[in-house]
Amino acid sequence: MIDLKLLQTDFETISKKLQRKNVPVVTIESLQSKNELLKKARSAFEEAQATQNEMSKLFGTYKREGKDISELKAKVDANKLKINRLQQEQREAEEVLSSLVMGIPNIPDDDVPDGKDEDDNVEIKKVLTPPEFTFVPKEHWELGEANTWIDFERGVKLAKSRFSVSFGMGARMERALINFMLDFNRDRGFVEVSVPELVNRRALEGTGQLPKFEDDLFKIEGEDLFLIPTAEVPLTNLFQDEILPAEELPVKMTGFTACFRKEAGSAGRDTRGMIRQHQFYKVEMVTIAKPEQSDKIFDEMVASASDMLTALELPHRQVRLCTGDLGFSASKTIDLEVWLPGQDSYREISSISNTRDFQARRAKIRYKEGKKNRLVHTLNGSSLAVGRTLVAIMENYQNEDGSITIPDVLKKYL
RNA sequence: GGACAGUUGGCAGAGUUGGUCGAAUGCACUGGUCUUGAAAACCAGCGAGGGUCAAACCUCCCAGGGUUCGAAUCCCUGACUGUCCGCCA
Repeated sequence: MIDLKLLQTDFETISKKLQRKNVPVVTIESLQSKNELLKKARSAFEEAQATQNEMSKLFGTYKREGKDISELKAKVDANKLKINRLQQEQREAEEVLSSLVMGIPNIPDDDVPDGKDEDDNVEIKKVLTPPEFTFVPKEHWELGEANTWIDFERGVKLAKSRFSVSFGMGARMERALINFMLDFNRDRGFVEVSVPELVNRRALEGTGQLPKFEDDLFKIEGEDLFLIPTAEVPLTNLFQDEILPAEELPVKMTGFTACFRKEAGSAGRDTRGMIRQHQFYKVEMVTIAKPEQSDKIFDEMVASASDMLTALELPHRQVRLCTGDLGFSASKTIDLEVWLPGQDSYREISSISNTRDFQARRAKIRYKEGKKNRLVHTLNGSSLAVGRTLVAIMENYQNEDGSITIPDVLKKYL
């Protein structure tokens, strides 16, 4: 949630920044006027309440002293009607504002480039050079099936399209990757956390998936529970409604979970293979930080995920997302794209975001600085998407006979 | 899933014949006195959100509704926790 006070103090600046995220000016203006409306409604209501409280106290005194209360009672009753009306108005104003503001995305950082979609993202740097093949490299689904690592048809049989099954070395590689990733993150100071893969509405509102993106989520019928689309949701919401001691920050966490996404709106994209599945494994990093720490930590998280790819000897590049590709909650994001020789292109394998206080305000995550309670900054990033890492390994480590060489760093995990 | 019990400030724990209770007390924490330093002792402060230059003021005693001039206190619904039973990896 954006800070509505900013809109009050510096409407022009904030308005311009939000327009970069395609928020219409009318919406921003409406946001401000609805906020003004709420403030007026609230102060009118509170004033009437103060009067009522005062009269109620008098009421007690009169009764104790045996005074006549009929006149007072009449005044109190009249005021009560007024209160009910004002309360109703206040509630309506609250609801209108809240439903509006919950759908407003985060304000992008100034260094986020303008752009329409992923084509306008800006490459920061390449790491490692894509390998030269003396043969035509195959795509991962071909390699996966030839080596009986991945079975796409049987995944469909068990569930539906965009589900797959890993067999033998394929399944073992997944497990090895998960262990490798968690150990790698732990060495960099991230505490390993194991969390629920079902969360309630409140948690999803806290991190920004709801109310706007319900169509992307799998919901449990008859329950206030959803399958998580990323471990970012439970890991960040661990601290919802809490006030953390300043000296405990930053809290750096890593966790491995399955992730579930409906991929609504992705019809026809990556229909083949395991790039885009309804269920996939991911190792995630989440950091809860003081505002003044967050930029440095963001860089560290990018470096960490990038180093992980380097350790796996996977060529990749770092890309700065443009405004059009930036997620709802992020104020800035850097994607890591891994080289896929079979596809002859770089594909997203990690996404690291700083949401600043956007999620913290929604989830009410604060810390105590002296006597003041301040909102924390929350950051999240994948390190890495396991399925896509396996894809990258298959394609980059393939041999002419179709076999796949095991990366050195994974050998001790197999 | 069935039966009963409970849900109060960081923790513990009063308050349930409705009024001056945002809430006793203890611990923890912060500042001060004392001390070479520490401990102990003593003094003071110490929940959150909104609002304000600062106040005043408003809200919050699990959540939502109701009764009442007035509710932490009474009534209803829900969530959660505990215990016993059932079931189970």
